[in-house]
Amino acid sequence: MIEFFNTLTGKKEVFKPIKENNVSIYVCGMTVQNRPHLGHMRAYVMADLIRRVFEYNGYTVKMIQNFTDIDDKIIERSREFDMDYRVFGERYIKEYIESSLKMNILEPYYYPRATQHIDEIINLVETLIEKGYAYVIDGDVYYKTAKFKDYGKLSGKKIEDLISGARIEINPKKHDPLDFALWKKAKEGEPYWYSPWGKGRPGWHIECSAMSMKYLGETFDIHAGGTDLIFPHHENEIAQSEAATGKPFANYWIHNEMLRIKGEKMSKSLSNFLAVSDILKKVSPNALRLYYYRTHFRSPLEYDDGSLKEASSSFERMKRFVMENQSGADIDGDLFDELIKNLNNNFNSPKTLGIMFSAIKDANNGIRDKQITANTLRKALEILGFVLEGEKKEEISDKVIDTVVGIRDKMRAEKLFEYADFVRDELKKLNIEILDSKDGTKWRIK
RNA sequence: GGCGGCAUAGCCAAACGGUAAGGCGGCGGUCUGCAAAACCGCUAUUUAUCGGUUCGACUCCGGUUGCCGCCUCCA
Repeated sequence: MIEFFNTLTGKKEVFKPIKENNVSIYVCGMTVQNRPHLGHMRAYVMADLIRRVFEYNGYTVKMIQNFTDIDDKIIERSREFDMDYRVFGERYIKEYIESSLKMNILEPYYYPRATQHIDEIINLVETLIEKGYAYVIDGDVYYKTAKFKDYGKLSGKKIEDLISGARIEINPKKHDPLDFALWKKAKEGEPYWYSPWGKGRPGWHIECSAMSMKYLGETFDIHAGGTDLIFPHHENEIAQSEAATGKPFANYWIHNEMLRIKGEKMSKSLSNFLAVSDILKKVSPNALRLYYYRTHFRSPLEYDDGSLKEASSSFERMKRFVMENQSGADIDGDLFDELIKNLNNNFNSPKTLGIMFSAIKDANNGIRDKQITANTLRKALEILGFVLEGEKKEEISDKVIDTVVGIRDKMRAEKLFEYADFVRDELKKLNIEILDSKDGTKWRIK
């Protein structure tokens, strides 16, 4: 049994799939107008965790994650860089996929792009016009928000409150300030596609409706993304999709809270972001994954440099325990079940980690068997998406280091500590650490 | 202004009505020629604050204070 918080109902619910043992998930991917940052990665690591938990529970997961590769800002920024908008977006798509692979995020079934689904988008807009949910004005097409009775059901907003809000921009073409563009007429020099309404491009929200329904069906199980998308993006997706099909869109909505930096949301527009690929030069993908897992995805996460180092130390300790003690295949079923139980309960990664560390302490204290505990934790770490293979050491270089260490042992035996310390210091410069103990000398690459 | 969320030790953080997990850091110890690492022990009589419900509240209800998100492009 898997249960989690559903934004649509505002409650934690037991998951019931549309098709037994299958789960369809649409993850709102990036709008590729800038580099993927730590905040984006939080959302995608969350989605990866969710997927892994479903798969462990025996579900066949069909996950779709889009790239929105056409929008106003992409056009604007690509011009600043004097680049074709396609080339411009491609850089960020590539950067995202590279970081995602490094993070050991399982690849989605497909990464659809908005610009490759223009036909589907046009068909959807036509349906909305036919059904009276959209209107054409001077080459633009707008969605008639007031006609959709359930408008606001995801975000908990009321149409009256939205109208009284002072921040809605006035566009004289719209019948109603809450109406939003499904299709935008191209201005001079902008990219365009031919449509029944003239040359233009899709509005922001329609691509996700078109792509999710194409690959997952008119009704699918889970739609995921950041809380900043709840309104208007996801609200509008529901309005468009349900008006067009007359069926429920996604049954469950999962939203992750924001990553903050200095008390503010990390975001492209605030230009206070840290690019994932830069961070991955400083900390390991495992450490970054653990950093995200330490906080429940429904809580805000405040970034500071120290917390990544903390996560790094923490992961190293876990890994060392597992690598040094694992042996055979026996696992502690009760401990393992406890870990899975907490993952199945709203994907509670912080609590799961807490139990894992407690188990390490118990094993060190002799309350639990070290080997079996290590084997159990290893299995859990794999489900959680961590990669445990040690550093890639070449066999020969290992032997060389062993030899140098052996020589130093000789020096120590001869009480030539000055020389022994010199060897230790020199090795340290190569990031090779010497660990003396009564069982002999060990070393490791830092 | 409207809607929603959050407040737990030095820092991060769990807890879903049954009496405060865990991590990092710090301190003390074991080990070591010294050191590092590892390991052990200690580090919240109390959950922003004031009331209420209950045999019992971090958990539920109301007020106050502070912070954040959305209402405009956003994961």
